[in-house]
Formats: sequence, structure tokens, C-alpha cells
Amino acid sequence: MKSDRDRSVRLLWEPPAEPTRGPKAALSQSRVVEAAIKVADAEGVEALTMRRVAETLGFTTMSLYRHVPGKSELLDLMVDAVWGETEHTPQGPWRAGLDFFARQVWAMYRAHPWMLQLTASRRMPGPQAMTRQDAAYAVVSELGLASEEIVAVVTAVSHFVEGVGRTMADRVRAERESGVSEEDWWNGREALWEHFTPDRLPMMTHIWNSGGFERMLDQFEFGLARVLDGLAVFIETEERPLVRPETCL
Amino acid sequence: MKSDRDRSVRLLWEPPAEPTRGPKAALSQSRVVEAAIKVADAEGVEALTMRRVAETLGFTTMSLYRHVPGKSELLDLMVDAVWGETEHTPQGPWRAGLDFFARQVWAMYRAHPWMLQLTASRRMPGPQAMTRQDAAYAVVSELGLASEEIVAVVTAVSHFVEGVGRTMADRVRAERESGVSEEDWWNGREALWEHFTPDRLPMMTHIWNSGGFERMLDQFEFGLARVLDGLAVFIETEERPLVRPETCL
DNA sequence: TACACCGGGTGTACGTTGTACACGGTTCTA
DNA sequence: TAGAACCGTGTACAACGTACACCCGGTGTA
Repeated sequence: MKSDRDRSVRLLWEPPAEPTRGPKAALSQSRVVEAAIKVADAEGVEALTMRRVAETLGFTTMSLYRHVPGKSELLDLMVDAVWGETEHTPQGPWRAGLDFFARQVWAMYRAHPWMLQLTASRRMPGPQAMTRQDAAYAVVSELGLASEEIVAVVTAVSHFVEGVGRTMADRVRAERESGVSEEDWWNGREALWEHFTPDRLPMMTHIWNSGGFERMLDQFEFGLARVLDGLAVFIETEERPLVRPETCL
Repeated sequence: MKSDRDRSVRLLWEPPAEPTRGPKAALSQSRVVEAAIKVADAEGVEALTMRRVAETLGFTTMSLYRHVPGKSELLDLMVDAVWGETEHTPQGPWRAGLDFFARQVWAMYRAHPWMLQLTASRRMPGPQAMTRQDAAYAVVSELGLASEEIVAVVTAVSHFVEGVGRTMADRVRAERESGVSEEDWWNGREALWEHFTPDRLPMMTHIWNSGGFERMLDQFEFGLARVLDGLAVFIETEERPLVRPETCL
């Protein structure tokens, strides 16, 4: 599960040269990665076992290790492969560009919710992920911002999308695990609702009674619009205060 | 690892009655939970083993199961215990209140980065978490918003904080695992930097060369200010469009 | 007081995970 | 043609969560 990091760099950034000797490989790195992504999509990252991947490919478990150094590196490869699946280059003025960027990432998270469970460790950044990041920076590069501001603006959008993505991914995952839809599941928790009394949770019960949880707004659309509005305020301001980290953890 | 959900509800919301018979317990549920939190804080959630928790308490592994139904429920208990650690009640007008709320959650994530790896599944909400959520709703309740808007506003802030939190948690975790500081680690990746060429990643290299990555802004402060600005725009607008989910998920 | 029984702590054992290692067969190079 | 490189396989091991059977201390009831 540990991964030698220099090996990981080579793995991601330098496509392996085909060996000249030995028998022709029936398997390949990309087939392993594809199969792993398919398993994760269909059954979740917790079902992503080396044995399971091998099974779907019709090979033994250990055969995978001829094409991938270990599970950790396989995850790196999966992540970067997914980053490369959609168009990288947002166009247009900054707001449209960031909007496009956010929607691309959002669509990616919807297609592969497990991405949000994996990026959780210091994964080696791959070329696809970096190219997308670069394109996002390019979108706000014409505004005359300082370069640390460019980074901050893009990062703010990313953080928001990551946040909504996580909530969404949790729901998807829970629905698959339990086989029950979000609504049905919560409806089945009478034992829980008994404790939602107006004296303990006044606002919660009020919102519930006035139907605020049933007619929920689209959290992605709502939040993204607010974030972009906030960035617009910042960008249009003449005197921009530079917020430097003091106790940045 | 599976958890019976009704049992979980009782576990979290109904403090267990002390048994009248049998020997006095040398261990207790709260001691187990405390010990588990300490382990997770110090060694990360991946080191959080039933065996490890038992070891720090000086008991056998199986003794834990007398006080906690299983690991999954132990995680539920840990999460809610942490939510209860800090003050719940933000005060003041909406902006100050949401600011306070965000900072509280942020501080919590800094103290317990593993929280962001756990909330990832449909965890049973506990009383502490719900109380805090309720207080957050209360803060924006005086603005005359529709109840679904109240939810949306608070959720937008939560999503942002979750996003920054994740990035921060990843760094913390990586630093502990590798024993190397973020900066040193990246500096040691010469094999990686070789691939950051101006033709492949123009913006990235430009920002790098102009020092934009060295003088990074405080992502939490910057992002939070933008999000609150964006919410202010929304709140002060007369005609608020209600964004309903169309293809939610 | 006698005794049954409830419940806390222990020890063993099983299935599942990632993967190290040795092996046998295949294909190209010297 | 000998040998090296490489592919796929089979076995084996340590670490994980936890089911199960066990012992024994304390309390309520007879």
C-alpha cells in the first residue's frame, strides 16, 4: 500500500516502453486501470480489490502486479485516467470559463464518485490532472491578478465543488450500499425523528414543518452562483487586500 | 463493519442505562470513544484499529465489543463526540454568525482531520451534530428567506469549509505519514518537476516562476470572504430566483 | 443465606485484505 | 543454440474486523 514516490512519478508521467523480450503480454496496464475504474464505478471503491479486478479480467490476482506496482499506484493511475476523460479547455471570459471548469469537475464527480474518497491522500499529481489545472488558471489569467490571486480564485471554486461533490458522492454510495433511495432511507428512520423535537432542534423542526427539506434547492447551482458572485465582487474591487496565511495550520 | 441503523440511533441519541447486575465495568463507552479519538488524532484514521484502541487502554481487543457494537458504530460515536467539543451557538447578524460557524467547523477539522475521511459515508447524525446545524440555521433565520433558502445558504458555507478542510487534512495526513513537511516533500520531487515544462503547462510554470506558489494566500480566509460576499449579493437582491434541482444527481 | 443468572473481560479462530516469493513457460538477443 | 528477460500462476503470510465459547464476579430473588 506504500508507494515509492519516484516510481510513481515515472509511472504517471513517462509511458512505459514496450519490452522487447519475453512473451507478449495478454494483459496491459491500461486494461487493468480500465477494469479497476469499472469496478469502482459499479461497486464502489470499497469493493475495489485486487482480487476483484483480476476476476473481472479473467486473470489471477498476482498477474496484475506485472502491470501495476501495487494498489496505491493503481489508484494514482485511475485518478489521472479519469481526469483525462473530459474536455480540458474552458473558453470565454473568466466567469463563463470558471463556470465551465466547475461543471466539468462536477460532471466528473458524478460519473466517478469514488474520486472524492481517493484524492484524500497526497496522491501523485498526474499529467491529466495538471493539464486541467493549468487550463483553469489560464481562464483567469487575463484579469491582471497577481499570480497568487489566480491560484486563490481557482482554488476557491475547486474547494466548493469538492464540497458539494462529497455530499453527492456520499448519497450515491449510501444508495448503492443500502439499495434504498435517500428519501426512503430517511423516512424509515422513525427512531431518529422522535428525537427531533422543537425544544431541542427548533430551527430544524421549523424548516421541516414548512417543507424546506422537501423542496431543496439545487446545491450545486445555488452554491456555484454565489461563489462566482463573490469572486466577481473581489475581481471588480480596486483595492484588493492580500490575505496572507498567518496560522495556516 | 455493517451497522444496524436503528441500533445506531439508540446508541447516539439515547444514553444507555446502567445495568444493575453483573460486575462493575472497568471500561466504559466514553472511555473507548475518547481513546479512539486520541488514536485517530495522533496516528490517523488508518491506524485506528480495534486492536490499537484496546492496546492504548490496556485491555484486550474483544473487551471493546462489550461497550461498542462494532467499529462502524464506534466511528459514529467519535464523530458526534467531536461535534460536541466546541461552542455551538453563533451570535450576531447573519454574516458574523456564518463567519463564526465556518471558523468553528474549520477549527474542528484542523484538530481532527480524520473527520473528513469518516463523514464520507451516510453516517447516522448524532445530537451534537444536529444541534450545531440547528444553530447555523438560526443565524440566517431572521432574513426573511424561504426555508429552503436558509438550508441552501448554510449548506453553501458548509460545502466550502468541507472543501478547504479536505485539502488541509490531506496535507496534515501526508506530513504525518511521510514525516516530511509539505514543502520539503515537493522539493524532493525533482523527477516530477522535470515534466513541468512551459509547453505542456504554460500557466503552471508561469505562476511558479513568478512565485505565485510560494506566496500562497490563506485559502480559508480568502475563500470564506468570497463565499460570504456572494451570499450577501444574494441576500440583498430583491428578486431571488429559486434554483430548483432538475437533474439533481 | 443459597443460588441462579446477568454481564464484563479473555482467548481462539475464521474470512478477507494486500502482496512477497518461487516457479514454469515463452520469446527475443548474443 | 544458450541464456536472459519477462509473463502469468500458486502458495503463503501478516494485519484486519469480529463471531463464539469461556470464566468468573457481583446482584436480585428464593
